[in-house]
Amino acid sequence: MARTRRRTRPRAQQRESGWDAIAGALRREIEAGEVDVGARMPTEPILMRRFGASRYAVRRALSSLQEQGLVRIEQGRGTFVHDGFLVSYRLGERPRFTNVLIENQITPGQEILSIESAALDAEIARSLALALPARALRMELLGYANGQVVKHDINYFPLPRFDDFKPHLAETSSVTEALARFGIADYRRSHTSIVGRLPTPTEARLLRQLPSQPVFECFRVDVDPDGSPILAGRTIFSCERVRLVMGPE
Amino acid sequence: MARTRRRTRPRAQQRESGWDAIAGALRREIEAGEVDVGARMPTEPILMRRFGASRYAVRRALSSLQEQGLVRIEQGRGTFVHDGFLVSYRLGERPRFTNVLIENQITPGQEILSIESAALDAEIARSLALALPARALRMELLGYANGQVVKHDINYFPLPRFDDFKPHLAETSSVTEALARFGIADYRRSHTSIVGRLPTPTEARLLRQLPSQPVFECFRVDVDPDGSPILAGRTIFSCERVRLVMGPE
DNA sequence: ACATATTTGTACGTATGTATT
DNA sequence: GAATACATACGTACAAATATG
Repeated sequence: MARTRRRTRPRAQQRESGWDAIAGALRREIEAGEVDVGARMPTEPILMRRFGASRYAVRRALSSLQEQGLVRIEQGRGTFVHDGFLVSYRLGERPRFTNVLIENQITPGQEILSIESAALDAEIARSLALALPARALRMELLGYANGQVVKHDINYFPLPRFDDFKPHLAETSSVTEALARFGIADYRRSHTSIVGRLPTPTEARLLRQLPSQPVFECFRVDVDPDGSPILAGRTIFSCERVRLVMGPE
Repeated sequence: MARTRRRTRPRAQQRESGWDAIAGALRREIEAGEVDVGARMPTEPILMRRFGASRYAVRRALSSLQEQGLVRIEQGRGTFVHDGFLVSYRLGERPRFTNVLIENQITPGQEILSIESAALDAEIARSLALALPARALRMELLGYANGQVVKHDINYFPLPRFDDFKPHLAETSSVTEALARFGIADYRRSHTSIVGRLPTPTEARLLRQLPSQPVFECFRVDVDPDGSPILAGRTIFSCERVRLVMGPE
């Protein structure tokens, strides 16, 4: 006789079983609104007692809920119901972060992480129509909507042309405005390419999002009215909080 | 004295430890090409011996690699190095699946899963400018590139107008061609909205992709030259195999 | 067609580490 | 420092899917 009793039920006769049942029960409770958004879920020991299951099953269930984006697990603090809101970001010939969000009655924001001169890799240099070796002004920033981080940008401005651009960038709260003050009244998006993938740990941290939830990675090139590239960059959007839209509203 | 010896090393003095180290070692081997793409990884017992670790640690490491999209784990068969290729899909005013892929020297394909009359929900009906209750021809299909599934489409054609459209759809291998034979020589994309998320189990199965890797979910509306909606639908793209691009090539 | 071995999945118990309160 | 809460880790046992003879 085995030392411990096993309870792996015969699979038939039961719709859900094991950790799947626990996850399902918790999911239904969350979706029914029985737990407030942002509130703490019961702790693992409590759930073990409630479902009469081992810690393995409880943790597997919670982990599954986190992967589905319903909860956020934090070591030493607890497990919390995940909150989410979705803003629409319009892609087009003239994408302007500020305007794009104002359309949606949403307060935009920006935090500049760094502005510095940097060497370019082949990919970016080609986008900016520069011969290697080349340098550019590299600007890294976070974009906010209603106080929540929604994107992380890295922008490159080709350097002979934008040598004195840094103060303008630092002083204004918008790239568009900085470009206007630099004498570029209009520019348009020349190229965009979008891949979907899971975030790196750094990106998940910067965007304050679950590592199991995807991001949009957008490579883009903007050109001035003459068609000269003035800006190449990469944007990471949080898929938890951003939807991309195209076409007339 | 404890019954078994514990080996949780003192954290300092060690760059990687535990399952993280195992995952790292395996990842480096895969990325260095020491394991062929599509080939089987060593089994769990072998890895346990090799790393001197428990099954827990080995399984945690493999699971982490699967989440990163590097391997695919199949019960009863083994763990395999995941293969991936990326096709570019051009979004624009006139997206044509077949042409879009041919540009890239890729062989397109299509498999129709179903064509039938169906009732519409409010969202789709609004897109098609129909008053509820409304019906439409519902077409479900898979899109292939070089023999691999890359998208899953559900299209709705408004019904009074497209009453006799079904045979055309069934006979041709392209929606564009079917529309042409029905007398619609040209149409354009009116609206597209894209969200990124993890696939449902059904979607993961249809697209033959990892459940931990994201998909693009695109809602779109096509209109004829007069501006009347002729097609509303939803496309699920596999982010593992599709990149969306906009702008001139 | 069937039995057997292999391989991954689920499950429980226990012990200890680490972060937060 | 103590208590709480999640993370990692080992050992064991059986289930389910697949491959093999």
